[in-house]
Amino acid sequence: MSTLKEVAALAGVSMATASAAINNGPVGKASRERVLAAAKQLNYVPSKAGRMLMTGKSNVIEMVIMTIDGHPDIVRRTALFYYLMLGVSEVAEANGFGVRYTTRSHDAPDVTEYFDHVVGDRSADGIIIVPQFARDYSFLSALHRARYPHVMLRPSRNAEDSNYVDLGDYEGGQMVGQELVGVGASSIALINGPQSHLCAIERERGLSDALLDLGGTIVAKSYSDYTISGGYDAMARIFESGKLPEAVFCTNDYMAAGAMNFLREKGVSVPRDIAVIGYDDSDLATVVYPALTTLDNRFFEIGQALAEELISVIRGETTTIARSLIPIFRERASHSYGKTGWAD
Amino acid sequence: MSTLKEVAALAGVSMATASAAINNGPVGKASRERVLAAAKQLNYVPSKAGRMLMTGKSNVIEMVIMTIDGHPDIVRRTALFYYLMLGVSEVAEANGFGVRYTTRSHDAPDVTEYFDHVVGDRSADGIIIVPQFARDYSFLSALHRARYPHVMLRPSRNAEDSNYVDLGDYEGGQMVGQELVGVGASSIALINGPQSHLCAIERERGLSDALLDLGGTIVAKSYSDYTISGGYDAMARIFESGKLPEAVFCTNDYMAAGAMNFLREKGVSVPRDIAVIGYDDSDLATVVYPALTTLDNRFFEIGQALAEELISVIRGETTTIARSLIPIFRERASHSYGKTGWAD
DNA sequence: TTGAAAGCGCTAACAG
DNA sequence: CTGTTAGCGCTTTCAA
Repeated sequence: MSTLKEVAALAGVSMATASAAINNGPVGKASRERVLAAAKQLNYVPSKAGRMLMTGKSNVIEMVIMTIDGHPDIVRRTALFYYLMLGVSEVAEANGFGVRYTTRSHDAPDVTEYFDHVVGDRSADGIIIVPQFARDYSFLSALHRARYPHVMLRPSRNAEDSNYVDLGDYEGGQMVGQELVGVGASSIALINGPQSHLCAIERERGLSDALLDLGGTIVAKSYSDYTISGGYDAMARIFESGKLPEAVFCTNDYMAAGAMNFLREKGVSVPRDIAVIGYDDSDLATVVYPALTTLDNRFFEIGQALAEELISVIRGETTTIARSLIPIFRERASHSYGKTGWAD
Repeated sequence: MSTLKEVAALAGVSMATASAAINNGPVGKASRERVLAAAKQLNYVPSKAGRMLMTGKSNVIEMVIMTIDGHPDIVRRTALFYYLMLGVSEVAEANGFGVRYTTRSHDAPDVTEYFDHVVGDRSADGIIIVPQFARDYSFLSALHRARYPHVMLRPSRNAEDSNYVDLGDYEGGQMVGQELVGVGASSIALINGPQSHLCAIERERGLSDALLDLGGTIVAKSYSDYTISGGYDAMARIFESGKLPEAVFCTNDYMAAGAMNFLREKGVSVPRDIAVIGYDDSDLATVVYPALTTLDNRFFEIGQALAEELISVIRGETTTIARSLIPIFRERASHSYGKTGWAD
């Protein structure tokens, strides 16, 4: 590995000149050419560490997904966040930033320390935080105190002034409620994620507000774990309780797929006997039969927005981030029968 | 942000002593305590850049997935690599390494430059390369030349001496062939990925070698793009060609799901009329009906192995990596092919 | 436009 | 065990 010193020596200029030449600074044409030639000849690549030390910039973005212990793990058991990461990555790299991904549990003894280190070790210029649970987010104050560039996926209740890009879970819940009522369903079952999960909380809140307005009723409610088997079991519980609703809203596609598996086994026809709506627009949705109506929460775009906003804060072009992307309804066969009237 | 200098000053010791105290070096008990107290008081976190400059180590691992332009994109359209990333991440973090993920196209003008930079800028201690296509891998020579720590997913034909963890695509293809013949199917259709895709090439080679040994025949072959709709179209082509095989091997679950969608539309019963086998053991497999028999290529474990081996090279404990993890057959309860004999 | 010198924050070598 | 000194590779004053 060659250093700038060697390049400068070979080009017969000072290090300062060599540096300027390489960074498109003010250098004479002749010098620039000689430096660039020397750099090429020596296979010179600037050391990140040296540059970081001087500039204080790493050109790296950290992205952390918050988890909790002893709970179904959306991170490890579903690929939900994959497209979010892809969106972040695309925008970051287009702007010359590398992306480091990690996961941290609220229950890990070193959560606070982790955030202190992110802020303190200066190996990343900013951080994207993906919260999942209604938990303590006091570690955010460390970010504020240091004015460290950060964005969260969705607003934090515990830190009013935090920067965020919202994924519209509340609005999504409303959309589902409106759709179901609009289509003639009035008795609705909810198969939701864990009660501490922010998506679950918001989607339920949206649904129930919409139903309050429009006149539908939640006749059964079951909290599950976002998995296929969890959805199956939840549907079983509702089925065995005796009162079969006209529609079931599963707050993710995995549970919807499980619920549909159960209904098929029991000979309940979807959508003739019961309508099913999922959430997330995952690959599963087009593969179950009948294809699942679902909401696309636009994770790729949200990832892009997260990265765009964070970079803009890092560059000092923005100070406050408050952006929102509402889900898109993806209508498919699993609930469409209702459009023309319900089975008797 | 406080520096070691300030900590040392506050503790009343030299920087060297402060450094030693913080890195568990040989320091007197009293000094250590004073330093640690000062560090805590000043909220001191060591700067990564400073440390990197001295030690030459970044404690970061880079992971790059190779793509090509103008081809179906497994990275963006499926979540296949998510669990691989998770495996890498788990082991890396357990060993104190951060992980940076990226993607690079063989057709990008800056591929070579990218690898030169990875090697040259010393911002990562090693790299995990996920090749996908039978293409030029001459950029590997840069890694060799610099003795830069690296591992590839599967062996590279173009660089015999490269380090690798193999995912057993060839063996997987063989396993499918053995299973199908063992179960009584002799006419088999293959719905494969792109002909330039390494997984596709190897899985087909394995299948075809096994059938040669055991006496089955590939009666139809269709190259597709690993997507659901691609599988649907491929199945349509085979169906319309007139000769319906006893079994279809789809080299990923997405295409298998598409093929099953097509068969259902045509009233062909799976597994009664035709058997279907997928590959990858994705979430889709348990959600289609009937549940899809598939091969689990153990991406999580492979990710772990990749990280373990790379770290061991980084630490100088190993020089050559050649490891192999063979897929596991996942036969489903209500499976997509008949163990008990084929329909007449 | 160019060069000399200083220093970013840290660790390593060595003398005490 | 501790302090001094040197220097990792780079950018950034500031003079020339």
